[in-house]
Amino acid sequence: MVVTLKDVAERAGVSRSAVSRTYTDGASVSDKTRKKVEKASRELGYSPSLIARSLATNRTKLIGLVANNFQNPIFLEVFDLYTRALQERGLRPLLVNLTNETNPENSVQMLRQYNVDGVIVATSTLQPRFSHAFKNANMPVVHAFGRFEQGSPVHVVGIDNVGCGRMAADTLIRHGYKKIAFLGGPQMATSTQDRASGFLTQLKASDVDVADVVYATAYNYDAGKEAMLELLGNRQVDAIFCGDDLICMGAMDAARSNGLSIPDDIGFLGFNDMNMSAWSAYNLSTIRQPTPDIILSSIELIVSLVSDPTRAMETRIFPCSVVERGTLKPLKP
Amino acid sequence: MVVTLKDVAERAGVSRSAVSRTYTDGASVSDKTRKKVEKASRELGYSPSLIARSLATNRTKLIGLVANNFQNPIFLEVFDLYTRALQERGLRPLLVNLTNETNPENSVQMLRQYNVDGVIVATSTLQPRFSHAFKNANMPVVHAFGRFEQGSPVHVVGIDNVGCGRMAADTLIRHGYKKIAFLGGPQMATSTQDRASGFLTQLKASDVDVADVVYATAYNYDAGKEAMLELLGNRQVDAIFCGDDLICMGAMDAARSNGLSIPDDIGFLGFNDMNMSAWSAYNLSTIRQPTPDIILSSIELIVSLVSDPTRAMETRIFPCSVVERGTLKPLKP
DNA sequence: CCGATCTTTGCAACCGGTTGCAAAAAGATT
DNA sequence: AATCTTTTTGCAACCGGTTGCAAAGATCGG
Repeated sequence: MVVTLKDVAERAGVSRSAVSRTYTDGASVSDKTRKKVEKASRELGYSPSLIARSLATNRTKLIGLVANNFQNPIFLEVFDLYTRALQERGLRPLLVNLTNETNPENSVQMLRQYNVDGVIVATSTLQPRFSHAFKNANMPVVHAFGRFEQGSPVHVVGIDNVGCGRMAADTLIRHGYKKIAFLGGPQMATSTQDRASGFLTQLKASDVDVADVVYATAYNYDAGKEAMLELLGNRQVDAIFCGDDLICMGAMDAARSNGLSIPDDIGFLGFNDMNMSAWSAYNLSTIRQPTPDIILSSIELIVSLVSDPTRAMETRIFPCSVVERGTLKPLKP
Repeated sequence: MVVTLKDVAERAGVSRSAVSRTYTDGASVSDKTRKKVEKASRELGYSPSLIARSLATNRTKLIGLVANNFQNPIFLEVFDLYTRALQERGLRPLLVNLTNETNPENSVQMLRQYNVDGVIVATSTLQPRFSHAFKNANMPVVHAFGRFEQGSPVHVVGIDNVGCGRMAADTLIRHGYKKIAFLGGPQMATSTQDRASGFLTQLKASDVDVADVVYATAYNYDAGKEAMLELLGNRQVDAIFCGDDLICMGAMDAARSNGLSIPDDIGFLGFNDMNMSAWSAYNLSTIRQPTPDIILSSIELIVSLVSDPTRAMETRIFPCSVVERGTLKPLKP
């Protein structure tokens, strides 16, 4: 049924090795032989099986792509970039959906069964024990969007969430807000912890009172809405820093449903700058995370990690920036 | 480095076959042997390589998941469901991003190289020659969200887009609209063609004039916005059927930016009922497509197709329904 | 206790490739 | 033309599993 290397060899009148060498670069084949092989291949419609090759080379060109948040549209942007960038490098993503998965061992086993060359963990909410589990199973691992920790056993590519929290505080203060609240993602997400920490300490350092601190139960719209309703009990708030754009949208919709107008009654600052944040229904002022840079860099890192697993541990931090749109009252001149 | 079957066999003091049989169900192994093997496996941390196994069994448990729209959040819902449902069946998705890809041969080759057991093409905008190309390469193929065509060479799971178009027309008429327009997705997408056809013929059949017909260049927000601006030149419109919720949101935002209020000045009917459509910023009345049913059914179909490739050609059509929210003026009593 | 029957086991070939090695062929040098 | 290099080639073993087959072991009835 399926055309194999042997078929091509017979048709071309050469040895199997010759055919194999035609398709591995750097191998020694004469022009004459190569031509014969390519002709036979074309006639038969042959393409080498990466699966079989991987048995001998120990390289599947498969990269495990581990994620656990399929509710946040930002991840569609993330998948788009990953799949295309990996494709361009001749690699393929093997998607692992960790929603509802609590045991890292299951995922480790899955990925080991397919002999992936490396693993990219792309999430800011996963407990570290997951990425560590992959590491312990001897797979090259990069944690994208992860937390930088001194002595972390896995390579990290991401942002300085604490610094971004400070940046958020400065931004709100600069816009003249006085009664500022924090509406974060899930309290156990490292990204939320860090953003909160930077944000709150900076407010304190600037002698601005923290009006309220609330955590959404997930990085999604409904959770943002719900947390906002909780927060709305507190009439003292004039601006909110949300730990994520999607949460922020839920919060904004909750505020509007309660008759508040944005930014006159209340200001909002989001986080991520996903495509939707520019939509005129939200027109969200937000802190931009350089997603494409993080993704490209994490791919580059995993690739070099695959060829040199002993590579020195590394953390790559990209700078964020404030994107001013319409959910904060104008700066005083 | 990595633990193989041979290591386990040696440790357990049995033959390689015995170990292999322990992990293939239906094989004949005594309880005593199985115990020994499992003990050794545990101690060594062994899990069988699906890659190596696939060489002998010709089953990789890999399903190619082909998509070309990474801009529409509905696809995040789709990916979520696919990855989880496939995972539950011991299968894994190999994601193929067809954005910007014009040559089916590239994709065919990719999937063949990984020896996927089957292919699910999940899109309503791909030209049929893509799914046909997979079919011609002798892979089991299911086209999810595809068009039903008499004599189609691939199995199709989806909806009756023509019927849905009619349903949309009836809905707008029932709500008392008189000057109705169609704002579709890309004109070459089969889903758009069919929805337009059903919609427009039904309007005609009901003696309602078609105020305008416009096509967005893509199934995304910006394209919807742009198409709406084009359509807004025409002051005669009192309701619009959009071929997709996301397009509809772009259109709504364009309308609001032009000072129109919804649904008083203009009514909107979307298509899909994605999660975001229920957001209070849009609160979109729409035609619901039973995405989970389509996905589950397409998986079921590809699975049985893998075990019996000669299975009779089949089309599975699921019913859609109208979801009434707030973008159409209330029904007259 | 023996032979018939059923279950379990190991051997060896195979799945579709790669690769070290030595022999063969081609090219260079004198 | 003979010798030395360099390039190309095929052989055979290997990657990590599965499986048909025949031999070995267990079970059972008489």
